[in-house]
Amino acid sequence: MENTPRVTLNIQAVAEAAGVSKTTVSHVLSGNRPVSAATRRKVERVMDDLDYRPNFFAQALNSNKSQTVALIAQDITNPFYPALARGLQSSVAEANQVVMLFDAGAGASLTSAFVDEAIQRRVDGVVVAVSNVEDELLRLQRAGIAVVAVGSGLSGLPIDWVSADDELIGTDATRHLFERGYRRIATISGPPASEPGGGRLAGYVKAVNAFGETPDPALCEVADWTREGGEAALYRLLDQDDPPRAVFCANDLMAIGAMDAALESGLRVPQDLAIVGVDDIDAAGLVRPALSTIRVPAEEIGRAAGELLLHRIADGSARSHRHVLVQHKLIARHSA
Amino acid sequence: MENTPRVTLNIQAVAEAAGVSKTTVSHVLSGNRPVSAATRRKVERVMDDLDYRPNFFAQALNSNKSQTVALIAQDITNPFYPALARGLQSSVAEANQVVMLFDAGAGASLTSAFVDEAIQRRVDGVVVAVSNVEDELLRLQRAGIAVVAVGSGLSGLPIDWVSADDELIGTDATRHLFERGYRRIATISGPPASEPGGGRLAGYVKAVNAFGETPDPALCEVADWTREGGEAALYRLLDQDDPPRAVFCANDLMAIGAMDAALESGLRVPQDLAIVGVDDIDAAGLVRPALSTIRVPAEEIGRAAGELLLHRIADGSARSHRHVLVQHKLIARHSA
DNA sequence: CTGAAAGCGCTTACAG
DNA sequence: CTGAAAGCGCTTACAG
Repeated sequence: MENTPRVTLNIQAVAEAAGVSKTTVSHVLSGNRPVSAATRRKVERVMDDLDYRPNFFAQALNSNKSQTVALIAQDITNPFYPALARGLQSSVAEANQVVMLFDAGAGASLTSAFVDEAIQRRVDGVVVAVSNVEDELLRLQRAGIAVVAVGSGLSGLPIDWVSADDELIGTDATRHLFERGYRRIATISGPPASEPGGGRLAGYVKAVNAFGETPDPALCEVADWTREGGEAALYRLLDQDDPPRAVFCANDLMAIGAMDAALESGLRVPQDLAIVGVDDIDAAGLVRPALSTIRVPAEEIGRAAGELLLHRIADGSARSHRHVLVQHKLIARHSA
Repeated sequence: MENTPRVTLNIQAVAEAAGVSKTTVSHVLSGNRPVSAATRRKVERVMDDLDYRPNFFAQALNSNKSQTVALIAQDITNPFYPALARGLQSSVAEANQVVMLFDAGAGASLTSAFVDEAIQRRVDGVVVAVSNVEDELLRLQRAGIAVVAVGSGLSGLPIDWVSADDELIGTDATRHLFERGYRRIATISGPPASEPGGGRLAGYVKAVNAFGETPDPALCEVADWTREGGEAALYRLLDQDDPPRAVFCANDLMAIGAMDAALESGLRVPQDLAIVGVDDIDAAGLVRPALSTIRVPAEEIGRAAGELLLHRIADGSARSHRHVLVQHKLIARHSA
């Protein structure tokens, strides 16, 4: 009986066609040991002819490396995250890593399932861009997976992380309003005790103090990061006896909502009410008046996260944990 | 000499701890053959205690399935694609598939490298949301990978695809302007011979004819999908002896650019110039006046692509190729 | 410079 | 209902 003809194109088939051993084919592939020029040429020729590609799973099984990093994103439809994804892809690509996307769909509830999936699939690393999931970060770490967190408020953890300086963002935005001559500056921040909201609020308070005023609780409103929330919050602020003349909103969507409320109330922006946001989403430059805001460099954050991840993948046992602080930038347009 | 203690937690370790064979552990895992209740319980207990998870690469090597689908996206920072990604994730998740993201970064030049990577990694399927890459679609197919294309103009190919009805979009948008009483309706379309621009332009021409007018080449401008391009195109249109009173723009960004130019020229929108766009990006509802536009349901496109892909993965050899046409929807705001 | 063989961690005919 | 063994397609000590 003859052997049944081989159907899959594997390293054995290449070896036979080239008249060498599997070992040699493997070494031509990997470059892990010298191969004579003649043999190498012959093998490469055969590989080309057959259009052979090594089986990725077999390689992964041997090396225990998936050459894949996961990105767990809070909400991929929020423009911040696609930009982060692009930066991440661009920085890990050179190490031959590919990005697996997990979109938590605006909720953090899926994060735990995604972490399971990432562990199960033995990804080399994970970038977690979801807030308040410290447990999951540690769980990934215990599973032996490189982890980088994105966001504020992680300084206590033994984890590499990337963030903008949220407190300084709050201070810079508020200071900008003071410097333009505005007083009675209000703020609309994110839900309490959540990042990056907490830091931005703290920065606002710091700036108010720095300009010799006393922070007034009546000027500190809270909303939920949405346009509608910002709109409602501004109406509450305007409803006071001595309404504010300027407002620092902790993100652009709330700032745009505040602008809606201001214009709707017959106020001119910025003459009657100045507004500053944070993020510099596309819409910031599209609304009228164009929104002054603080740009958080999402793509750069993604790139930095990728670089930290590659380091950690290369040396998982490094004792010290790094923190990259990216630079934000005031974009002064017409709303303040 | 004793065996050195096993370090990795594999199926053998579980088998030993449970006092059964690897075969049985494997079958408890897969459910591929009956296992007595007692044995099953014992094995499951051990798996829990050890926190055992089967090695994904070994499983993939056996099954030749990566349980991974790739999304090759033209430009992940364009809000259309994140929404598509979300829809794709949601529909393939139930089949235990995960999404690998390839962002072409606004250029199609990377597509070929991404296709190589997808083939190399033996993904189960690929959604290609990049235009004018027919060769790559066929290359994936030849590699035995399930493929779904997103976009117009693919009706000739033996490929499953999802699209909006771009011609009808052009017709509906233009008809809306006619029905509101506007005449001398211009259009700003995308680069010639590119999809989805071609279809939308054809739809415009059809509507103009349907209302008994003769399409006027002087009213057909071309731009490059950007805000700046739309702005410049509208200035060219306004520069004529008998300028248009309304304009259909083939996407929202160009429409917003046109709005810039109109307002800058002292025209009132929509009284002096009515504008309709396509896409319904976030900014459409944020500009003032709010932009009337045609919503293309990106998330639904992603979901449909995922479903086609799952079908094709399950039955790669199905002879017939499917086409899903998603419904667009006119969103009448204030610009027309 | 090259090869035979063991091993990575699973699955699955085959046998009982 | 259960197990021993071959096999998936690679890599890599070991040997020459």
